[in-house]
Amino acid sequence: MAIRKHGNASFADLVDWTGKIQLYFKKDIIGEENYNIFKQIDIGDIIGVEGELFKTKTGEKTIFVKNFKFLSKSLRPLPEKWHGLKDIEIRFRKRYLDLIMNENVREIFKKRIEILKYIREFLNNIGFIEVETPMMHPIPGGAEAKPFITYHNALDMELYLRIAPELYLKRLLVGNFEKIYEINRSFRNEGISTLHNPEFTMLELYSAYGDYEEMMEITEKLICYLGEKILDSLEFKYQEEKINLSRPWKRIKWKDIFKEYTDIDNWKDEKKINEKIKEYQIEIEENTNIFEKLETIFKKKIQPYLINPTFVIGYPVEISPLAKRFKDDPEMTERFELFIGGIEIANAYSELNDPIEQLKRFEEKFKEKEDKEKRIDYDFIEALEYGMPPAGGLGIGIDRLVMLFTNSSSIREVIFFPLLKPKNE
RNA sequence: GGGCCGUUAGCUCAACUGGUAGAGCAACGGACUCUUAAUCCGUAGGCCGCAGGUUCAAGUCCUGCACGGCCCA
Repeated sequence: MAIRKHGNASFADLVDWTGKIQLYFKKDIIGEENYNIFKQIDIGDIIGVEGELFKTKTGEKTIFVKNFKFLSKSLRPLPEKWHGLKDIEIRFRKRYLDLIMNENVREIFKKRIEILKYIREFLNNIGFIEVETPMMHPIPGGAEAKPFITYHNALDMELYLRIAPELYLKRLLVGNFEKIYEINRSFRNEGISTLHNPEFTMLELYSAYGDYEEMMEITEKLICYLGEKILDSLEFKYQEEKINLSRPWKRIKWKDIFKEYTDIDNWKDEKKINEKIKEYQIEIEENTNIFEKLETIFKKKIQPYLINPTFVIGYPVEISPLAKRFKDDPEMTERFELFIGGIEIANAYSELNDPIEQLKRFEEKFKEKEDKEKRIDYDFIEALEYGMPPAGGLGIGIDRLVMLFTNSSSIREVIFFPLLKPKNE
């Protein structure tokens, strides 16, 4: 990665996955012919060397090269050694250069790989098994999002890239797979931002005979486990904020959080909500319903302040179509979302396993859609009719978790090849 | 979709109120047997993102487009 020639003896830095070591080439030792070949080496060429280890007079560990071999030639010059590669667009388009030039970028991706390894280790150790379910769905379900549409020629049918694996994982619960998880891509055909890439990696986990309380415990323990393994600490900095993962984490009811951070005492008080939206100068579209309004207020005025881990518990049933109601508060569901560093990290609930209510909820959700019949996953309802055990389910956004643990401000920094529009040249 | 900003040599960046496009590193040639951003001498390298416009004259001003970044929706 660097060559320092001195006439008849030279130094060079050799880099591989494990790190960097200095090489020392001496004309006396390798011979004139080989030394002339050495002089042809460019930064970026891949070579193999043989020799003895010694220390230079400045104390640097160095290989005294006896033999070397060209393995690959680099035809294009690498970006400059000192300033490196900074241009964000080139970094993402030609990630291989970014990975060669920028050690901190390599470190981010090594951490991502470690995080995935430790998540699997943690879950396997507490009895969960990893499963795979379809990524091509005849009906997009399990979340609220626009899907990517594709087409199967032989079957002559439209298929959708999955927006969530949820409905298939629950079918596995019906099939007596009791503790399962899937870590893989989902796809949402929506805007791109520092928190959204069209394809992203999610952990979804289901535990038969569990509930959302168990999910909270697993979430806490899992993320603390990652903190200890990855950062060797439960405290770290994300951007300008100090985050402390020490348990127990703050828990607050969804309906109470509006009291705490705004002065909306009653979340059903739409008049008050409208006043607040005006006061905060939030722009909303005309047909916005009360839940979307509350969501907007939450995103602007509450979420940014949820720095230390915070479970927000108990969401209205209208915006939680797959979650079970509280027995003593049937307007609300046994659901939580987790926020860390102002970012939504997890979403979980006690799974609704009553096929009759599930069908009603689907019908309610799609009642105004013309293609209602096509949107409802009757096959899933049928599966529930065979009996799904009560269960807790949890989804964690892996990319966002990696952002936190690597102090990355954009999701593109933690995805090898984030989606960019091709440049027409 | 809207606002602001960016795009100049392979890379990192300059170029003032419009007046012949520059440096460092990389490349190429030369000197140098313990350097580490090696050093020294020399050479070459440009569709100034793209397309129009204003002007005697445009990297610079104006309009449109492309891609990217940040913020907003």
